[in-house]
Amino acid sequence: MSEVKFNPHVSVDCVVFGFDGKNLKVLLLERHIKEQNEFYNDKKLPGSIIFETEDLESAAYRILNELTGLKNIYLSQFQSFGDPKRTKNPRDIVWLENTTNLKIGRIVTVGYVALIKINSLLQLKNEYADVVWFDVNKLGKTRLAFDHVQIIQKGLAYIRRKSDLEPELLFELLPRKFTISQLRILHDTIHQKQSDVRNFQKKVKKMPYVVALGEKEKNVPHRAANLYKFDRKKV
Amino acid sequence: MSEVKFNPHVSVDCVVFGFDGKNLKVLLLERHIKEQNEFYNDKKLPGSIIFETEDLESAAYRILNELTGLKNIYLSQFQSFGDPKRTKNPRDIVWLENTTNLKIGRIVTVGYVALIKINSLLQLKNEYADVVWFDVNKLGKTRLAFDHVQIIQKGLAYIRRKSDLEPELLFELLPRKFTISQLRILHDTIHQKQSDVRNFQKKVKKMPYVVALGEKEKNVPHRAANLYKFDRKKV
DNA sequence: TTTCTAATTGTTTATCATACAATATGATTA
DNA sequence: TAATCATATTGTATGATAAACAATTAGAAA
Repeated sequence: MSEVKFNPHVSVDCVVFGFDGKNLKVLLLERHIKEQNEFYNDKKLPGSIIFETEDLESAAYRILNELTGLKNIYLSQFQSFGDPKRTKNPRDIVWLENTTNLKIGRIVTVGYVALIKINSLLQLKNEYADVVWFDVNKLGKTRLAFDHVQIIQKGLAYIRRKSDLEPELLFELLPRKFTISQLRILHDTIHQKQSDVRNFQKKVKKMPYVVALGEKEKNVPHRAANLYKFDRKKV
Repeated sequence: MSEVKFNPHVSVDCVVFGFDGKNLKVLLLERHIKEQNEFYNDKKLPGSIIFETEDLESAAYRILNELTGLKNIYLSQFQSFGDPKRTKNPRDIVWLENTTNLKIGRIVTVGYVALIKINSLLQLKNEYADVVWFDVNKLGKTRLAFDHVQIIQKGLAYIRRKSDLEPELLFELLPRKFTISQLRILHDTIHQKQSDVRNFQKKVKKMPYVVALGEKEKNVPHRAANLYKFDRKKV
């Protein structure tokens, strides 16, 4: 690996969302810390301190590429976090200094939201072997590094607001072929409400960028639904 | 002044908007640079590198307090800017190193939008003597430091989006007592459109937080309009 | 053939956004 | 004091959108 100079004062963290058909999930990495011969486990967001000559968005893409192997990921900066106390937990400091070989002081981190199709993870480097899709409604039930719970909550709020203005953003989370029910359940999950089935159908039929494929679902134990695709050119 | 340790890797810039009754203005500081016995003048956003132990939002409040003397300013983080080239203009580097006495490399800056009543500027420290309210539509006609034009444009886009969702934010820009016409002109300025006078009046009458004062304008050469105030408790 | 599960479809009503112009008021002026 | 000027104030009709509400259909399984 070529010599790259890190800037240990600024980092980028990615809140990667996926949808499993039922719930919204966030991609987390397992972290293992050895503390006085005891192992401590928790989870963290994929992130990295930036290179000295790297743009913020490039850093986010770098992280996502290494993590998922994907190109053309939906990515959007949503907020920066700079509480001086956010990098003061000794466990986090030790972990940082071990993984970066740098003396770490304060780090301001820039939060990005990414949206991917949950089954699209490709090559995973070894360092990203311990990846889990974690239910965003169960964040209270696990331990996260740094202020990553707060970052996820803000990322979630951001994507809720943003998908109101840009509903086409939801298709990043659905399979390439999807049913209107899948779209509705995703929509309802994100907006935390229950839509009327008929009204939702009508609304979708008026979206020129949702086009019927003339195919039906297969292997479902009930009436098969029509399949649709998203056509970005028609947005 | 007590010893405060700066963190020269991260800064905060404030895009302070005001409204003069006609146009949206942004608050800029005049910058004077001596270059080989020639004076070079341009403008910059109020901003500062952060203190090592200071939160981002606290830094923004610190800047605004020193600049305006005001407390309780509407403030909202909107985006961070980290292009490595943004701090590579020699003029900017010289200016930074002269004003901070620090060796400056790359700086990531966090953008905040602030909204104030244009006539409310109070104490101005000497260092902020050269303050101008600059028309946001005339930004092409002046020279700005760093990437401050871009930061202002993004801040403007942010406030446009945000005031759609939170119309009560507009009252930060109006005098304490205002007419519905003033509110409409501000609204139209921000949304870049022309509202129908009657429809706008109806809309305002349905806002419980806009309350009539039972007073009228004075010293206007035409029929005096009713005055209203904004009641935050009724939002 | 029956049953089960989810998919598909229309009508009514209320609400909200838009289009559109005449009259009223206060100050100024002739 | 009457006319004029500039802006404030007000209502109705129409179209578009959102919300409420249930019966029928299709495919798989029993």
